[in-house]
Amino acid sequence: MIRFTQQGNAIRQVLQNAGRPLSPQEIFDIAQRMVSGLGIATVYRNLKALQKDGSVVAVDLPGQPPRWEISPESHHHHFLCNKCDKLFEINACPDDLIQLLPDGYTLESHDILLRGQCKGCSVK
Amino acid sequence: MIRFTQQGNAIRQVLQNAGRPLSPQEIFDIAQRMVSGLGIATVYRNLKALQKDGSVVAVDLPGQPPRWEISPESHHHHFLCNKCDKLFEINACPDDLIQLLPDGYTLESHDILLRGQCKGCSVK
DNA sequence: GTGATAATGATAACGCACTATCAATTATAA
DNA sequence: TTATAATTGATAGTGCGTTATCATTATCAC
Repeated sequence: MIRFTQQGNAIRQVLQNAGRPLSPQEIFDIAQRMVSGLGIATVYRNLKALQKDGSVVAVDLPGQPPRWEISPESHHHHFLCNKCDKLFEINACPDDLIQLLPDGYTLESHDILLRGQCKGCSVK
Repeated sequence: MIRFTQQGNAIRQVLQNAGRPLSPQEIFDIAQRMVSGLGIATVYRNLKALQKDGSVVAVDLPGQPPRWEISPESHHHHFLCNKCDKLFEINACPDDLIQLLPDGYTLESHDILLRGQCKGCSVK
């Protein structure tokens, strides 16, 4: 029997409000302001449960531990800011990737990560 | 003073001959056939040294430890086979990625990984 | 060849992200 | 309100890729 808890609610809310994928640590830092005494293990536990029920997904990055986002409605990619290290959603996709493949290869999926400076960091 | 050793030569040769990025374990398995008694630590040591002198680079993949390739001559991407888990070089790039960015974002680099079945595995 | 020392192999140790454990707490049905 | 049991926080433990350690071996200038 699944129960609603302060901690679980906070974690879900943090992800909802962020609008971008967060690391477990980011979630922990923000959710802690809502539920003092929160433990990092609870963040990992809740993420795992939310992943299992399909409401969040892990975003795997090259050379980094995964970040987590609310299950997306449509195919999209991400942008990683080189300055603030935040990850953002990019609602676009170059749909000519199959042309890049040599003969004999079949395409099943693709990962794209754009890097640079986000809006906030470009200004500064 | 840097010395040429059987082990170092084998490791460099394995990477040269592979023509695709290899994991340390892959390098170890192949190089061991050329130099029996080879230790895995020697593979890591040599990779680090070759990286330092610029002759090899690490290829970071989402959710996986890096693989290693001879420093590429030109910009390219990679293809990961879902069946045999080998990584291949793709000598092409969609050069319209900047169009995907929202206003205010600046693009500095990009990572693309295509996934599917390689030539060998598509046939089977 | 010989000596100096760089490189090696075996393996213990490390770092880091994550998970298991368990007593205490909290949510919920009745 | 109470009893049940799911959830939590603290923290020890785990897994895995990688690195440090150190006695031994191999390379190379001489």
